[in-house]
Amino acid sequence: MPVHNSEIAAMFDHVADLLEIQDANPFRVRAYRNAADTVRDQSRSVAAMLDEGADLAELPDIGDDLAGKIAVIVRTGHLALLDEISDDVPEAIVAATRIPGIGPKRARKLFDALDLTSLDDLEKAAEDGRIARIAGFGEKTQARIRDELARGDITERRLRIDTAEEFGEPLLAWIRGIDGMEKAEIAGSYRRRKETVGDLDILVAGRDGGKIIERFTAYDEVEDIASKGKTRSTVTLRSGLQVDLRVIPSLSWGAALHYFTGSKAHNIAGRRRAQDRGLKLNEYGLFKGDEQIAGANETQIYDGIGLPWIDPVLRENRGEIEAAENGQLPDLVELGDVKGDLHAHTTASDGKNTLCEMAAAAKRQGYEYLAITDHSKSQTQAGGLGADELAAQIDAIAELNEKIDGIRLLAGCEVDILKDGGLDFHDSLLERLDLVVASVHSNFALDEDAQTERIIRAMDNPLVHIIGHPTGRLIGQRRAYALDIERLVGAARTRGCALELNANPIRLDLKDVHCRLAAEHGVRIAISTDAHSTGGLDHMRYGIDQARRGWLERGDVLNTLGLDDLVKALKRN
DNA sequence: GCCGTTTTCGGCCCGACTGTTTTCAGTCG
Repeated sequence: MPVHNSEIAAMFDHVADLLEIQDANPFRVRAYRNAADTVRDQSRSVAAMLDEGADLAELPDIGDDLAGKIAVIVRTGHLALLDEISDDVPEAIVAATRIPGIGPKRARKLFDALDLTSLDDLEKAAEDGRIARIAGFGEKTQARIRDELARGDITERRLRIDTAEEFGEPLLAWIRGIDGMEKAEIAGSYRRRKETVGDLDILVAGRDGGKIIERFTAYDEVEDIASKGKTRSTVTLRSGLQVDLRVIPSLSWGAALHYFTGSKAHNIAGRRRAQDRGLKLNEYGLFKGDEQIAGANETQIYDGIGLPWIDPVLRENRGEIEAAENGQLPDLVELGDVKGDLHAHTTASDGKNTLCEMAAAAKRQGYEYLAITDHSKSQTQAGGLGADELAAQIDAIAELNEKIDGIRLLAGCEVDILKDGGLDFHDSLLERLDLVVASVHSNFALDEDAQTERIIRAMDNPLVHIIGHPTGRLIGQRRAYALDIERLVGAARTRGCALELNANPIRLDLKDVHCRLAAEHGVRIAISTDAHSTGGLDHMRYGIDQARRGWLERGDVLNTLGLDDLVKALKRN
C-alpha cells in the first residue's frame, strides 16, 4: 500500500504539534510544518518520486534529514520520532490546543499543573474552578474552556466556498454601508478562491476604526464577540462562521489586502524578498527605514519587491514567485473564455429542467453549445436512460437543433463505467453521440490498482471523450476513491482523452494541483457544471476559479474551443 | 530542521489583542 503525500504531511504536522507542546526549538517546529506543506502541495506522489530515484532534498524546505525520514515513512509506514514523542505527550493536550485562546504552552501548563490526562478531566477542572487558580489563568479563560468543551466540537471546521459566499456576501454588503467606511473586501482564502475556507478575513479601509468596529459587531448575525479593538475584531456568527475584521488607513490598503489575502507561505516569501532588498514589508506598507515607499495598492507592493502583480488564486508559494520573476506567470483562463458546457442533465434522467429549458438557459449564458449528458441505465436511482430512450433523445436533440437559433445542443451521455471498466452502453449506440462523458458512480471501494485500471480501461474506448469527476470526492462528505492520478493522467495523454474539472462546488473534482499536473502533461481539461437544473449552469465560475488555482490557461481547457474546433477535437481517432 | 553571492553557523516574518498582570507572555492570523 503506497504511502500518500497527505499521510506523510499529517505525520510531520503531528510531530510539529507534539514538539511545540514539548517546547522544542520553534524553528524546528516550523521546519516540520513547512515540510508538511511542501509534501502536501506536490502534485506527484513523493513515494513514486523516490521510486524513480529522485532526491527529495531538492524540494523546498526538505533537507537531508527530512528526506531520509520521508524515505523511511514510505518504506515502513512509520516515523520513529513520532512514535517516541507520542508516548511523552498525551493526545488530549494536542486536542486542547484546538480550544481558541489555548496554544501549546498553556495547554501543557494546564495538564501539568492539574495532573490531567484527558479532555474530560479538563472539562471537570473547568467546572469546579481549578483552572482559575493556576497562575496566569483566570475566570475568563476558565469559562471559555468550559464552554468550548461543553459544545463538544473543537475539531476544525471548514466551509465550502459557495457556503462561505452565502454568509460573506450579505455581510460584506452590510459593511459597505457603514458610515466612514471607504473600501471593503473579503481577503484570505476566500479571495484566493480556495475550495473551502476556515473563516472570513474582512478588510476595511477607513479612518475611525473604533466606530467601524462598533457597527460591525452590531451586525444582527453576530452571536459572540471574541475580541474588539480599534483596528481589529473577531466575531462568530450564528452560523458558527468566524469573521475577522481589520480596519486600516487607505494609504495601507494594498499592503493590507496583500497581507491578509495570503497565503501565509506566499507572504513569508514576499517579506523575505523585501528583506533581501533592505526593505520591510508588513500590513501597513513597504518601508525603507521609516519611509513608506508603497502601500496604497497591491501592484505597488509587488513592484517594490521586483515582481509583477500576482493573481490571488496563485498565491500559494507553489512556484508563482519564481514564475513572476521570470516573466512566466500563466495567462489564466477566464469565465469569458468558456464557449459551452459539456456536462448537463435534463428531466429525462435526474435533472429538473427539460431539454428546451436547458437549451434556453445555456443560450442566456452566451454559450455556443451545451452537451446533454443524461445518466445511463445502470443509474436506476437517477432515472438513467435505457438504450431506446437515449436513441429517442438523440433524435429529439437533432429536431430541437433544427428549431432553435444561437445555441447548439450536443447529443451526449454520462455513461457509467462498470466495475470492470466496461461501459453501460454498446459502442453502436455511443457512436451516434457527439460527446461521451464516462464516470464512476459505483464500486468506490476498489483498491487503487483496480480502480485506476478500471478507469483506464474505459478510456481505452476511443468513443469516450471525457472522464467525469475523476476522483469521486464530495467535499466534506466523501473521500476520493483510491486512485493513482499520475497513471490516470499518463493514460489520458496517450489516449487523447480529456479529464473533467467538475465545477459543482461540492465536487471541484479534479482539484487544483491535479489540474496543473494534467495540463503539464498536455491533457485537456473540460470544465463542466454537471448541471441538474438551469441554475446549475451558473456553477461554471467555481470551476473557473479552481482551474485558475491549477494554473490553467485557455488552451488547456477543452470547452474554450468554439463549436467547430470542439467538434474536430472530439474526433479521437 | 532548513538554508546559503554574508555559505557549515547563526539566522529563521511580523504586529494586534487578550488576559493577567503592572510590564508582558501567549495566542492568533
